[in-house]
Amino acid sequence: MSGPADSIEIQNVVASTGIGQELDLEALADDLPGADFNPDNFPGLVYRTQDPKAAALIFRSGKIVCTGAKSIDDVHDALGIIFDKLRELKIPVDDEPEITVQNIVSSADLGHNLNLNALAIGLGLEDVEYEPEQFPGLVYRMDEPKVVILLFGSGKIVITGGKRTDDAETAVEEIVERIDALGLLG
Amino acid sequence: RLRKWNERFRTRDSKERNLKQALGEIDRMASALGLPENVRETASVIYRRALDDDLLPGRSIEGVATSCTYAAARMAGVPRSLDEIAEVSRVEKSEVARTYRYIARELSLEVKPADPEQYVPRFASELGLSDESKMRARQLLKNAKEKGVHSGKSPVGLAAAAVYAAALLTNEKTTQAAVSDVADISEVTIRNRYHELLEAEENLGLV
DNA sequence: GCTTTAAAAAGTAACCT
DNA sequence: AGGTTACTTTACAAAGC
Repeated sequence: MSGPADSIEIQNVVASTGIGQELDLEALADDLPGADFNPDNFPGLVYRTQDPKAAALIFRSGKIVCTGAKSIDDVHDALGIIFDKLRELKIPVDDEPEITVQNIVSSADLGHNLNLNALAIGLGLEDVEYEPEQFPGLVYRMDEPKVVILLFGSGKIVITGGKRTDDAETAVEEIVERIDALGLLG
Repeated sequence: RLRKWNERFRTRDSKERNLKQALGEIDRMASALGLPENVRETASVIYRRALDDDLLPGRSIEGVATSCTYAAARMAGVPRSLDEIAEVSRVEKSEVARTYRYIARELSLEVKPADPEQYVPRFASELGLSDESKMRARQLLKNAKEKGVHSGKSPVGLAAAAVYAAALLTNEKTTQAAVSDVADISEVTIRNRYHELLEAEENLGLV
């Protein structure tokens, strides 16, 4: 049975890690082709990988944030590339640095147009933020799983704030159930 | 002890000064926006609640006072757009928007989005349009709402387009540029919403 | 609170042809 | 009138102001 859950696509994964070693970012900026480092603007050095496409923010403390990857595997691959580049520069990197997924952004399609005014009241104004003068999406904060869902009039949605791949699936099943119970789904 | 007593006194005193300044700002902005007395009273009540709930630390008096005025106008059914509010406020639009969302969430104001129809009388009057035009504009918005056209669209943009469409339907002179000026909505948006409103009107008997 | 990064959704806006 | 680009919102980490 194909349903909204099958339309889920991971759009972005944010993760953090650390090499367990302090870094000289000025030197690293010179040794890493393509690195952007503007300490006046931001304390992190920006480094982009092409395959998989991702961006890493590398800090003096050796901590690294990776964002832009389309899957958790891509996060590991992108960070693996960065760890290897650092090792090539004779920078000691822990054997298998722990990588923590901090946030997963997914999109999905409920397959029906949504009446956001009715939905705002039905889902409960206390959990909803709907300000069409400022943003076309209705913001719904779900407790379990703890995610934030943006719902649009087209029925397309965005799920963010989850740390596990199945948070989005659970959230979509849950939101479909709630909207359906209100009689507001197609 | 004396220090604790002084602290309490200082806190109470600063809150009173804070409140005086805020109420003055609310009065000034409400006057500039032509908002009635009951809206100023509501805005003042919301501001007092924000002060009592310690929502002020970390935020500017002017930003919170502006947000309270914006909220009160919407609650009274006489909304002013964020652009209109920001024009008479010392803080910029983005801060008003952010602060308003914070205050509304913390105080559980549960303010529903403005109904586009509530902007019609003011926009139409400023354009010198007839009562028949206003009625037409409202009808266009009612039909569009039933067709589910409103989701995600700015109430201000919908109202501007309805007023423009109504003027054309009643053969009264207006231009997209004139409507754009009074509503602070781009001509492109007015055009887009205008087509949707007429489309919803044509489909009245269908579905 | 801000700074930077990434990505989706849909509406709005500025700019150019 | 159309097209492109860019900004609005959500979440999250990082170091420092």
